[in-house]
Amino acid sequence: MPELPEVETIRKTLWPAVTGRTILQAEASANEVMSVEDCEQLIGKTVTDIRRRGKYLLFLLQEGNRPSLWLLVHLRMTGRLLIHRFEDPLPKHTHVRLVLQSVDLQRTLLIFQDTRRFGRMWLRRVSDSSQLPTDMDKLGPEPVDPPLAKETLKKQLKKHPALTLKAALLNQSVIAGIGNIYADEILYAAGLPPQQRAGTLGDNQISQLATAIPQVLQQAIAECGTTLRNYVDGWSREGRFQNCLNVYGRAGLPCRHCGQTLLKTRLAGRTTTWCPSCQPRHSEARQTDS
DNA sequence: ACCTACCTGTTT
DNA sequence: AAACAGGTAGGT
Repeated sequence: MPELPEVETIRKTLWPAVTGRTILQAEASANEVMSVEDCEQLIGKTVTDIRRRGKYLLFLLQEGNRPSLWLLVHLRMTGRLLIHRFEDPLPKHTHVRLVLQSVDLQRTLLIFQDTRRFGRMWLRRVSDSSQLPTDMDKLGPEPVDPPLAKETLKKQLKKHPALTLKAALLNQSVIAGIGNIYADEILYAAGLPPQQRAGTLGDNQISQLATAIPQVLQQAIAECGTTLRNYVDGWSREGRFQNCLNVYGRAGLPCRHCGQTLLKTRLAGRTTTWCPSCQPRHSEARQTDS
């Protein structure tokens, strides 16, 4: 489900509701999404910050007056982190329930809900709170903040010249945070065909891609993400970027720019949609305008 | 560099 | 009944 814009939206919406609060109670159903052992360790800790790296959320937890643990969360396809009223019944597929208490003694729940149970939560000890856990080391550069530099992209693509552009964008070690929706939208915005090999890009094409990546992701963040079926933010609100999609989910429909029928294929194991005329196979030419 | 598995729910 | 879904770990 959630890619970088959705995870970032969740981070921003949870921040004011969660930071500064202490975990009074913590329960994990079975050992699936989170080990019961890890879950018990959360009790008594105070959340002091929420960060994001790629599609991971990182909760910085303080014990006494110094940072002690990172709570790492990956939502995978259908995971949700939701603020929930203490007294309300829990939604189906709630796997972790945290009772948060603020200085005013008001209690709120932060719950992890996930129909498909692919998502995970786990702990890492904090060595230095300015340093993210080593789990994050293999992720590629952050594309939005700061905006991906052309030279960085060039260097990253050079590591995997044989990958199709679609596969390269989906590879979290090339760039962190892009998934199936935004890979297709980015390639459309860059005017590049998804089946082109990363090693065959000319300098202009790398520039187009380097521009499109932060541009598309930033706009999606501004629209609070894409809600197709499952995604909602920390307050259960839907995103709006589904109204801005140019290609994802639109195979068989006319391209919004040129009217050509959008095509669908399978690349890197994922459904891929593109416009054969705005994303031409061989040409160096950028799509000119409307 | 690809495939399959992991799950449940929805759509064809 | 079968295909498909926003992701990725782990196998080959």
